[in-house]
Amino acid sequence: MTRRATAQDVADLAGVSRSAVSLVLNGRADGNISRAKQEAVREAAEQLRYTPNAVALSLRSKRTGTIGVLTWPDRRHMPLALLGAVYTAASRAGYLLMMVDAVQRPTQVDALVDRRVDGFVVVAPELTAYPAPEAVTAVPTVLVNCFDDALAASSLVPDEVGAGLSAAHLLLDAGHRVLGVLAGREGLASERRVQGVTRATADAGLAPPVVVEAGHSVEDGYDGARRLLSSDLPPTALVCTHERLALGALLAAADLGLRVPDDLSLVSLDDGEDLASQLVPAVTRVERPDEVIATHALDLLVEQLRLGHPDVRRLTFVCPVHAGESVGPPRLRAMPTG
Amino acid sequence: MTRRATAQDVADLAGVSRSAVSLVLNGRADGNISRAKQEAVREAAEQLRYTPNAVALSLRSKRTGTIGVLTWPDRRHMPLALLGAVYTAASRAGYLLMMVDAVQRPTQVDALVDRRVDGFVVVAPELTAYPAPEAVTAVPTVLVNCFDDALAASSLVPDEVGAGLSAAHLLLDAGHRVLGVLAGREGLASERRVQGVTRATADAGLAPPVVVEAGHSVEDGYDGARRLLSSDLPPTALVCTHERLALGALLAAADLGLRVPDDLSLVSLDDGEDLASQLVPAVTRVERPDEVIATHALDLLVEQLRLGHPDVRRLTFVCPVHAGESVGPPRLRAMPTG
DNA sequence: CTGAAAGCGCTTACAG
DNA sequence: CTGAAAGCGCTTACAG
Repeated sequence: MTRRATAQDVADLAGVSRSAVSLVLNGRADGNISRAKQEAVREAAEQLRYTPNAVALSLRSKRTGTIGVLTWPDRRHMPLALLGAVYTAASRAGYLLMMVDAVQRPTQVDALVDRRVDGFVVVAPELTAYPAPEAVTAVPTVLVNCFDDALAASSLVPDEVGAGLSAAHLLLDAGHRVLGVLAGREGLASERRVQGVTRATADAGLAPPVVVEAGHSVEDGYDGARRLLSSDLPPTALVCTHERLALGALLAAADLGLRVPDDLSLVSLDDGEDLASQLVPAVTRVERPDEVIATHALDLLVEQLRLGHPDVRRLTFVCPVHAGESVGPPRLRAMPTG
Repeated sequence: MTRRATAQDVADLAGVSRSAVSLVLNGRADGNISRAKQEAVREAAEQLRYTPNAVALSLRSKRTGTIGVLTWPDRRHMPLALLGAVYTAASRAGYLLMMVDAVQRPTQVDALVDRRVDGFVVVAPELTAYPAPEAVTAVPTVLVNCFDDALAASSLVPDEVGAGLSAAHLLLDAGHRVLGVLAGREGLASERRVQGVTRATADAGLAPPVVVEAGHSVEDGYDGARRLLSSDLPPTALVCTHERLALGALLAAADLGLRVPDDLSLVSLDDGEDLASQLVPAVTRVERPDEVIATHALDLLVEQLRLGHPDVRRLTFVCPVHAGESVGPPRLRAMPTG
């Protein structure tokens, strides 16, 4: 906890001026400073374990090498995979991250602007419209998993409708004709995913799927699945818009004596929980490509910071399919008494 | 993206000196600056939307109002509940957080020291010995869920042995005499939790529990549970050291036609996944009190920052029990043919 | 080849 | 009651 050495300390020890220290340590000494003094400066710096004070550097350069992250920092929402990828891409580019709550009022965004972050990235846990606080306009900003049409900022989102389409096609291609959907009770992601499923069945000339607006918890999935599977014409396959719903469906199936995929097929859409593919049997899923999106977003931001001029883009990312062991052909069966 | 106003701008607009602006805006004007000029300064500041540059402030005050967080930022480890609580406590105290990877080499801790963070908090996802990088000694540091005996820093950890004891007692009190344990394959937390269970059975005069070192995934729990339940003298109750193991056990039980808790009782220890208590049936669990620990840790750090002198403490936190619906009396039963 | 000065934006003694 | 100066720690023109 002792005082850190400054450039002045190094200069004193080496017997040169402060400017000489700066030049040597920043590699602009040749042709300006004699060999001998250069060596003296380097030795002194080493001995004092000198590294420049980044705060002073920032004041002078008007750059802090810091990016503000606006996110949903509570345990139920924090978007792990997205944040991890943002972190990795940021540190690769030499940036540090300061994370604050995106929705808290009064916002801490002003505090970040005062601290002169070089840019902002908003990282939403799930696709959502995000009316950004005005303060973000102070520096280049990129929106991940969200958008604000009123803001001149790039926005990167997954193709949720396409994800729903892919999920439904997996089941239709396997021969299923009666699909059920376990959906969240609210949220744009859930809504669009259901749209995709509905469109796929319509395209195939089938009746629309039965949609249960269950919620987001395992228990919601359990209850919803029991409801669907106890109906008059029970679906032979379920699409779940969230991973915890898929888990609930799996548990409900087990309780009803239904085997997956023999008696019931299951597809889950990805919400960043890293859960569906871990289950037994592994649930076939349509991935939300968090890592790709986040990495791309940060690269875009860093590029803007480097160039100095904004470059607004709205990008949509395809959601790839990952086969598990939860999809099979439909089997006609007697109604379970639930 | 226009230039931010400075104190000089405010002074010019108000027709006073820079120092006057500072005094007025920091509430030290009375008796120094005339009412009229005070008002002028306030108006000018408002009009220019002036807020002080925090970088300049930091350079002068040698305080940044920033805390460095060392953690495990990949998706499989990031300790959500702990980080959430750290964030909340920090912002309540007026601090911002800069998060970096605790184990990456070369470490980014030096970058944080250069940026003059006021302190460090290390947040581990699971109890572990953590040989801290030397650079953290530059400022007050607190360790959460980890410890470094060689470091003069406070350390806050859960009582893992006690958690194991509590888990076992829940089952012993319900009448179980043959316990099985699904444990992680490595890790101090798993180790100590198993110790607790073993001690509890010994205290009760029983044979030691059968311990399966399964791993950490759902599939590991599934496989381990099937193994345990297919043995000659199958346990009537399982303790799982991790939540995903408990989920695996639940799925295995369903596959084997065993009802929880009628045919098999289940207790899970908490690893911050927020999963066990969400299942159907809700699994009885012994909580790792993440929020309490993290809040306490940050309060301790902030107190040290305020006082300016270190105050090293080693604190252990009790893990409370949360009853679910997965524990019942033992039932004698025929061996399932798994 | 080298040192003194200016300036990034702030606040706090210090003269008047 | 008010303004000019010093200084936090750096780098970059600018004189010599």
